[in-house]
Amino acid sequence: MQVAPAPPEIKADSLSALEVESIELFIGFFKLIGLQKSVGEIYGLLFVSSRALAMDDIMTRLGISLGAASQGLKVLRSVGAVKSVYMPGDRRDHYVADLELSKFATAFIQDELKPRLDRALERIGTMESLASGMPPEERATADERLERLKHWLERGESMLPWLLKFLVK
Amino acid sequence: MQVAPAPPEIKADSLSALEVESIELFIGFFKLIGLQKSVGEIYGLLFVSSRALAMDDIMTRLGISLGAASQGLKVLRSVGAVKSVYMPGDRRDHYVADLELSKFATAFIQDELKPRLDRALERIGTMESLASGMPPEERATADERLERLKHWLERGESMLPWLLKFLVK
DNA sequence: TAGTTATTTCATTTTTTATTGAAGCGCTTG
DNA sequence: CAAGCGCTTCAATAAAAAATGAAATAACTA
Repeated sequence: MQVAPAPPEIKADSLSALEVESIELFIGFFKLIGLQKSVGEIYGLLFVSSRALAMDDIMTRLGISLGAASQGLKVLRSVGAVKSVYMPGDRRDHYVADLELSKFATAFIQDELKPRLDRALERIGTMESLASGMPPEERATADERLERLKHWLERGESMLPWLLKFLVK
Repeated sequence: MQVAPAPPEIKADSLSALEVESIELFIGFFKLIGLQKSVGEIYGLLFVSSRALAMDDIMTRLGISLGAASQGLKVLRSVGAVKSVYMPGDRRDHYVADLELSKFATAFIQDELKPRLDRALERIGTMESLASGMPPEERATADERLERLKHWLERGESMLPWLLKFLVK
């Protein structure tokens, strides 16, 4: 016996096709730089909105919880992707998308990529010391590989300032 | 009353300090490009190994399961990060790390970054059509923002070939 | 300042992702 | 060609990450 398909969940307040496209685009884009779905949803919604939205507009339109909205906006503020604008006669904060897309890439490079490269180069220092107390054969292998890795990482690091400049335009 | 600390888990076959550093380095590095912990562990172990290791060496040294080792090696083979070498008199495959580090970055750019940029540009096309049927005021907002986003993504895309060339050296 | 509304925080729950290991496939070899 | 071994697969389980919402806090206002 066939079970009847669940009734299509009533969306809090249904989104336009344009909004859906924008939201999906930014969910995908943000995931790439390690940001969660709800963050992408919020930005995607704000990106195509011609007016500033309050937190409960966002909750209602997207059907997400209070906590997710609050935390998502916090993240977006922290990377400068969103700013709040004053709305006369309304106590609530209202948010608009900052259109300077390069900020995300910049934040990612500075907060994720750069620190990891630095940490990796530190580790290589440690590994070089450790390798120096090994039997000659193994040591030769280790030294060669560490040297190679170090070169590559330094090369990567040297590219970051250029990359930043390119992205910021 | 104080609970006694759990006895430090006996590692299958304990790893050297050098191996631990290498493993941690690559776990961190691989996570950045979306590869899971076990993949980083395997590569990290192979990277500092002066001889080729069989799958069960890897399992034993790292204390991971058969399945994880098999799947991890599959991923590493697929991005060309590892290759198998012939060991006379042994039926098992033996693996060594491929030291061409740029392969990871290349695989990431081609398999993750490029397709996502392409998909995003497609979506913008869709969104432009959708926006064209909106009231003038909203339409102006949408058009401006879409134009901006498109420019930025095209710029990003145009950078990829250069980036690839730089990384491959 | 008391009351009200907006927002943040965080312990709990849900969802998603990664790992495990037993079943089974295919090569090798005795 | 049967038995053993190495490896892959995948359903079940465990671990990690994200979302929820009630309680605490902060900000306004009457």
